[in-house]
Amino acid sequence: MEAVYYSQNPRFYVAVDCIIFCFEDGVLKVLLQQRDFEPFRGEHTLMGGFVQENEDVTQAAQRILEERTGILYVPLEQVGAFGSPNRDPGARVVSIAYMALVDKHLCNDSLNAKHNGFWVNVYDLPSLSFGHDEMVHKALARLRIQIGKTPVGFQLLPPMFTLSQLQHIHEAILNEHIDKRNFRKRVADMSYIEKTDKIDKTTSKRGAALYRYNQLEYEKSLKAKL
Amino acid sequence: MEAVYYSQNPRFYVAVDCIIFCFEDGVLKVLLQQRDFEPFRGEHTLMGGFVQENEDVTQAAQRILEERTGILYVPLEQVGAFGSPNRDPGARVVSIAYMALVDKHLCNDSLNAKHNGFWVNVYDLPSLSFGHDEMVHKALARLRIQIGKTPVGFQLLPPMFTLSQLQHIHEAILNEHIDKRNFRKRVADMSYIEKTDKIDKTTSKRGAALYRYNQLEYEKSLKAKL
DNA sequence: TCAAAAGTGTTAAGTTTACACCCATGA
DNA sequence: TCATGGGTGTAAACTTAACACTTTTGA
Repeated sequence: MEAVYYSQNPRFYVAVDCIIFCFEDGVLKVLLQQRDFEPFRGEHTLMGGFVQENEDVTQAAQRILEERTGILYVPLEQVGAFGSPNRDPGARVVSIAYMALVDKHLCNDSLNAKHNGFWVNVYDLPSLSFGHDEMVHKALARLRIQIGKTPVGFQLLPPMFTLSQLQHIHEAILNEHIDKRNFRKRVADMSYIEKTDKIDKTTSKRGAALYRYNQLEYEKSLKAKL
Repeated sequence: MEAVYYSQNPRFYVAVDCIIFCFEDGVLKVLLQQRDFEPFRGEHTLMGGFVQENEDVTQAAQRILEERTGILYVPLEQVGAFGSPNRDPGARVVSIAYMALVDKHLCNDSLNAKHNGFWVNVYDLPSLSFGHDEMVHKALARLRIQIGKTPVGFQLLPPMFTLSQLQHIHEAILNEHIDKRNFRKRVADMSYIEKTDKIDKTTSKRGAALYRYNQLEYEKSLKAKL
């Protein structure tokens, strides 16, 4: 029972595309797929899919993320909408890009294998169809801004992590070297990055203190800033 | 000639909604409309419309902006996509919000009058249908970030303006008082805000120097930062 | 002559950067 | 014992914030 007001207008497919970042082997990676279906069979793209009836657009992105990695309950951030008429040669599709940071250990790689998924160094990106390159670059630009302002790096790590790991993430995202002492000083000022009494012995002989992120403390610190 | 791949998915109306800011009487204002059509007849919303076949989404926003203000060639910035299933009670509509800053003097008010348009202080916003309040708040938040990093204030002013006018815009956007000396010092460091030899006598007896924005100088200064 | 807006510098506080050595341990 | 990554402080440079008086001129 739709008014004429609406029906004189065209309708389009609405897709979501996910820029899923992980951190592995000291490298910031993004999840791609090699398409085994048209259009652009054989080419590379982000993981994406169509928004369904009664499905929130953000939910659709959650669904894609879960289908391809098994990961649920990770914050997704909208990167932008992409709506030029010829993005997709098969049909008019307006696509909304979302980015997520995931802990690679939690990814179920058999799931993404079903979709010809693979992880690639974000600084060594093949060319992507549907203008997905632009989405990745925009996501990375946004991530760089975020990492300077809000704690997001820990999302790429297990619940407990060393400061060196966290620093390497910052370095990978910003693509530049960071001074260790200055970095640790900055982290020390973040009440929500808490030292635990656990020690990680896997990356050094001496062992490194394990830290964890405390969401409640973060919210407190936000309020304190006002 | 669309593959099954597409056609098993639903299609939605895609709308654009414009957050059009102006600066008038020392106040940051946004253009609203009182709807004289369903849904939400009589209620307030942003100016918006549906994306058409073969029309780029950004172009659609340009079109709406021009229809309602007569203004062309103003940069539009995407604020975000809004896609929850029940945003619009009449049909499933995914809406993409854009913001623009316009010089009120260039607005053709007879055009927006045709659409029941009116300007309202952004800090005295009535409640808006379709979740348009959220769009305005997000746009304002983005504008606050922008104004600290990139020159955008001048877009709300005529080509020549005084530093007091520019300062008042910053104050209106940030909703806080700015120290005059510090503000002028900061502007003096911006090579792309150039003093002209013209004097404005309308706002003070003494007269104030008129400045103008130089896009080329801005681009130069960006390069110089790298 | 006075009200009203334009214009102008200095100092203190805070933030950011640069920089080098000792520590603990397993191999 | 030594190679490897973990851990620590200080000083200089820079940026930001606070602050008050003089100038011009039309009414």
